[in-house]
Amino acid sequence: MTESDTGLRARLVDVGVELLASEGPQALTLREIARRAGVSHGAPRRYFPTHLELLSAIARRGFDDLADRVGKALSPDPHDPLDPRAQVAALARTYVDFALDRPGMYELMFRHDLLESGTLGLRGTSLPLFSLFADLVGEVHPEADARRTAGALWANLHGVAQLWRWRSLPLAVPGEDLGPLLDTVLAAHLGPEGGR
Amino acid sequence: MTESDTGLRARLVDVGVELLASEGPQALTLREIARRAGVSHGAPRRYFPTHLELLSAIARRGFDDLADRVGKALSPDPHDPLDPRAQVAALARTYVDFALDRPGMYELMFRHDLLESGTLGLRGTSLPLFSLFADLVGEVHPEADARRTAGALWANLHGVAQLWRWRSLPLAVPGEDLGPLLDTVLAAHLGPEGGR
DNA sequence: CGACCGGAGTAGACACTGTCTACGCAGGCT
DNA sequence: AGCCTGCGTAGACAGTGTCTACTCCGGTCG
Repeated sequence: MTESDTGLRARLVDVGVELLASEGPQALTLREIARRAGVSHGAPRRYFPTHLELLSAIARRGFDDLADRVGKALSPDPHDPLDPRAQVAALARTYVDFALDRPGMYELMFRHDLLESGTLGLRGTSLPLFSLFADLVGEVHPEADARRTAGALWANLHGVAQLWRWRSLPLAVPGEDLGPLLDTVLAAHLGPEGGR
Repeated sequence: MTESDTGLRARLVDVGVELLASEGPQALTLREIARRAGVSHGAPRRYFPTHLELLSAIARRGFDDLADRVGKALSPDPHDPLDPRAQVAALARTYVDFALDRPGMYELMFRHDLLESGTLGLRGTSLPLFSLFADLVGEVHPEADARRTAGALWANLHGVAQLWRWRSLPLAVPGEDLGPLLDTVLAAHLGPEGGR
C-alpha cells in the first residue's frame, strides 16, 4: 500500500508517469505501459478495466504533485507566513510553473474526457485546490464576489498556461519570461499590488 | 474552386465539418470521413498526405467561421459603429460563444499538435484576429502596454471558454449564464465599464 | 486513328491500438 | 489431497493510419 509497493497496479502508474514525462501523452499506450512494466498487454485490465481509467490514475499523480507544490509555496517558512495577496501570487506562479515544468502531465490532467471518467471522477480532485484559491482571493478582496473573481482569475491562469505552453502568445510577450505577464494578470484581478 | 466544389478535396472537408459537429472530435477518423464521402479509405491520401493535414483543413474552416462572426459582431450597423470598449466586449462575447456553440470545432482548433502541422501552419491563422484584438485593446487603454494587456485578456477568454465548456467552474458560477463572469473578466482587464 | 501517359481512386497489406475471452498457474484454505 | 480464487498469459477481433501496387479513364501527341 506504500508508494514503493511492488504491486502491479502501482508499478503501472509509475511507468505511466515516467513514460508521460519522457515521451509525451500520445505515448501513453496501454500496451506500451504494459511492455515497460514487463507484463503482457492484458495484465493492466485486472486493475484498470479501461485505458481511460489507467490514464486517470496517472493524472491523479499529477494533481497530487500540484497540491504538494502549492502547499510548499504557500508556507515556505511557517514562522513568517505570507500575506494573502502574496499567497495568491505564489499559488498562481506555482500553477503556471507546474504547467511548464510538466507539460505532458498538465495536458493529461486537463483532458476533459478524463475528467468525466474514473470511479470517483477526476474533476473533484481539483476542487479543494480551487476552494483554497477562492478563500485566499476572498481575503484579498473581501468586498467583491470572491467566487466569481476567483473563477475569473483561475481561468486566466489556465489560459496563460495553455497559450504560453504552445507559444500562442508570441506577439504579446516577445521575451522569454512570463513573469511580467503574470504580474499583469494578477494586477488585473486583484488590483495593483499594494500589499506587503 | 467554389464552396460547392464537387471535388473530393472540398467534399472531404465538408464531411469532416459535419461529422465533427454531429459526433465530436474523436469521430474524425480518416476512414470514417472517407466512408461518409463515399470513397475508399486510401482516397484522401491524394489530397492530404497525412491525417493531421486533413484535420488542419477542417480546423481552418473553424477559424474562418470565427473570423466571420467577429467581423459581424464588431460592426452590426456600419452607420453606428461601436466604441472600442464595446467592440472588445463584443469580440470577447463572440469568442466564448463560438466555443460553446461549436465545442467540437473549438476543441479541434486548439489542439496544439495541429497548430504545428500543416503546410503554412495553423497557428498563423489566428494571428490577424489577435492583432485586431490587440489594436482594440490599445484604443481602450492607450497608456498601458496594449500587447501585454491584450495577451492577458486573450488568455482569460480562452480559459473561461475551456473551463466553462467542461463545467470546471461550477463553484464559481452556480447559475447558467456566463454573462456576469465575462463582465467580471472584462472589467478586470479594461477597468470598470465607463465607456458608452 | 491508335498508342501512350498521367492523374484519381481502389484494394490489400502492415504494424499498431483497445477490448474481450479462454486458458494456465501458483498459493492458501478446508 | 483437492479445490478454489486471484493474477497474469496468449490469442482473437475490430478498428486505425500509412504505404504500395494496381486499375481505369480521359486527354494528348505521333
